[in-house]
Amino acid sequence: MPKLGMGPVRRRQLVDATITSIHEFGLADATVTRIAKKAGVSPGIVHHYFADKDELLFESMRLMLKNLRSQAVARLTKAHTPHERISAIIDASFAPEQFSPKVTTAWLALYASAPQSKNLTRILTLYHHRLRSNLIYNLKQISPSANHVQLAEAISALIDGLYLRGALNPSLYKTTSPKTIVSDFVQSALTKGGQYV
Amino acid sequence: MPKLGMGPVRRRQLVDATITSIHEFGLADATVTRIAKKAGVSPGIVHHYFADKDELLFESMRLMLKNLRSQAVARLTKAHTPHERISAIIDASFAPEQFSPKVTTAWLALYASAPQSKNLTRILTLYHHRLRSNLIYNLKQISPSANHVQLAEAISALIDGLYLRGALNPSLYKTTSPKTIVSDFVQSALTKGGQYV
Amino acid sequence: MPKLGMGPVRRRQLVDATITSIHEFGLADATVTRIAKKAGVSPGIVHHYFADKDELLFESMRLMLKNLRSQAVARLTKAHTPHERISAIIDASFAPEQFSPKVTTAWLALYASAPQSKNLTRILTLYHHRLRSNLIYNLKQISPSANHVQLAEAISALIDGLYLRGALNPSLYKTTSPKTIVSDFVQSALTKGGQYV
Amino acid sequence: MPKLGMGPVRRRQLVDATITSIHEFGLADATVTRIAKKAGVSPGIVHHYFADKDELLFESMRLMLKNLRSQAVARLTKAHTPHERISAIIDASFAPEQFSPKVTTAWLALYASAPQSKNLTRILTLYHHRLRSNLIYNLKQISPSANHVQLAEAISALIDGLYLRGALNPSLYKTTSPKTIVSDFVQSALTKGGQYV
DNA sequence: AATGAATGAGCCTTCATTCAT
DNA sequence: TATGAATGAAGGCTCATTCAT
Repeated sequence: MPKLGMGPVRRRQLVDATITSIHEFGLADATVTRIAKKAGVSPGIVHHYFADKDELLFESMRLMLKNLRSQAVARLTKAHTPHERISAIIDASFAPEQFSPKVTTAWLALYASAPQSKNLTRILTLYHHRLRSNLIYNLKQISPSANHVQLAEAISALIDGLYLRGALNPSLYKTTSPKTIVSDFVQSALTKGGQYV
Repeated sequence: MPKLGMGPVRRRQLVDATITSIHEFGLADATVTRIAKKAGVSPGIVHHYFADKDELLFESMRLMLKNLRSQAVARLTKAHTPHERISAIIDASFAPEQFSPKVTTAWLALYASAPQSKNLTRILTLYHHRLRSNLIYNLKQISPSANHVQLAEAISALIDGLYLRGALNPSLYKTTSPKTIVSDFVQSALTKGGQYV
Repeated sequence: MPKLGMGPVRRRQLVDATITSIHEFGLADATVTRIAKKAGVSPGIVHHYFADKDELLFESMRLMLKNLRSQAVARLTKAHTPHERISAIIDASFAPEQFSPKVTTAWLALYASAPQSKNLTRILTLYHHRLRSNLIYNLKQISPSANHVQLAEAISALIDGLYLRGALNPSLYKTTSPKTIVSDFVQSALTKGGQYV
Repeated sequence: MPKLGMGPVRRRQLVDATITSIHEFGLADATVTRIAKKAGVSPGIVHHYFADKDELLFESMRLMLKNLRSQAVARLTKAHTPHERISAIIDASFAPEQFSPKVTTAWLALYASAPQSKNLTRILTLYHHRLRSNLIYNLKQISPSANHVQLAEAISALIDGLYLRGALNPSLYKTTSPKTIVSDFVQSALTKGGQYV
């Protein structure tokens, strides 16, 4: 009998190595050989667990989105009011495991290559849809009269923009908390006099 | 006798072809040969006008940022109040020539590869600094007590986030105007009760 | 306790799977993994029964030649005249088990790779020698004056040529019987007036 | 201006190197790098002139068939009787430039891989058709009552078989002329008493 | 005996870059 | 200035073979 059940272990190792390699070398130089070396395996084994490099990249993006979602779900179970739930969603995006240079760089690189990949576009769109629904649902309960669609889009774009800029300049949000930026924005928007109320 | 002054013309042709190619094929498949063909020249000539491919990519990003800046400058000369100047800056980012699928895709692709390029990081950082100064300067005049740094960062991130999402989904902002999203955000922030006031 | 006598069974399974795989995928794509899968075993076990892939291919060719010979021997025991014995040899080559697309394709592929393999060349040459001796021996008894060497070579080449063409076009000999082609050729050659008489 | 008109020259060089390499190393080991080295060029240039390796192999087969046809055409223009034309066709196949170890080995290797290649199957079938038509046309004039279809097939198969065996054993036809083998067969077949008359 | 995970060499192909013309 | 032929270094991927279990 050979070593059994190596599949999930190896797949996870390789996906981790992929994210790290993209951060370290950039997407263009994150070669299969380089990724394999970082995972401590031979280049050949990669294609034992992934059909091709595209699948490996896709799974890496998928893991990042899944982690993001896990963070959100964990926080949402502890939230009891619409306001808390909005905060939970925002906080999840800036949890230290997600909003780290390693992850934001890889996230941005894969995001940027999505227009050329049906699969990447698909899961990103799916993630966007879920986030949007979630936001809209809670926003409605806070302020029935607001333009929920526009506000949800604004929150989402703001989060993405902070990721984008964080990827370029890892020290940018050492002083200013990105979480605060989003929270304050939501607060402003929903305050009397705010355009979204 | 050689054609005179072909330099600037050719360089511009090639930079345009680069942006178009990145949009059309993606950064990874925007090869020198492909770009040259789109520009209607031979692959060899590219290295006559650009030291290497990196320089060509760098110049492409630089042109996009320069165009963005030109748009802003043109609008700023017609603006007379701080509010108008803030609007001018925002409007510039969403001028049709800039906020088109062709440009946003290329912009995002190059942005995402910036962490691996000192030059790209440098001009992007420079652009960020300018935008930030400009925003802060005008915000101060509108509301002396606001957290100008944070607000400027929020506006910038929101704009970048809208670019990012526009690149993935070109039809996203057919209904909701991205310009309105940013304007409304600024309005909320500066309205009494907003966190930024 | 280990299963006893699995050796010959497994070897035969693998050789059969090899022939089928060559027919189905071509020699170049008849990989060890593919062959193993067709035999219903794991890739690793192949090297338990065969030193390397070359040996597996060699044994496959050897089996085909052995089957050809078995067919001939079976028919020769029932033949009583030189003419019958010549016919027996020819008929053996076109027995349905041999002259099937599966076998002719594999036979041709291995034949074509023989120039690069000492072992393949050796058994093919051995087979040729035996066939030739057998033909010459019987031809001598039919017509002492004929050019037996040339005639034997002609018959052999004609049979091989029919295999070759049958491999390319499996439906070629649906109407014209290849056996008849050879028989008629022999008849012509040995008839008064024929160049071989 | 670059070196112009290198296309045809390089293509021919590479096709020649392919045939030689197949003879020397076998089809499986006739790698692009090996072929390029034999042609005295870099591996990269191969794909400048051929879409992929398959096209290179295809063109190699095509050249061999074209040469075969050229030989036949040249001889046919000097032939004046049906008998002479049949001889011309046969002689063409055994012209020293064609019936050399180098060519027969490559011819056999590519022939054997034809079942996996639509293109190879197509040109081989086309060649077969032409040869067959040509033979049948002339056989009809010699002997109106013969079974022309079967005889043409027999002649074709005999020629192919001699190529096949010549590829395995280059010294086989040093003593016995393959041309004589075919000629004598035709003679026998068309002589009174022969089965084909 | 048997598995399938793992290796590493090598293949086809692509591509930035150079160079002769 | 301009061409496109040519180079050579990778890159993704495949595969015979080995090995721990």
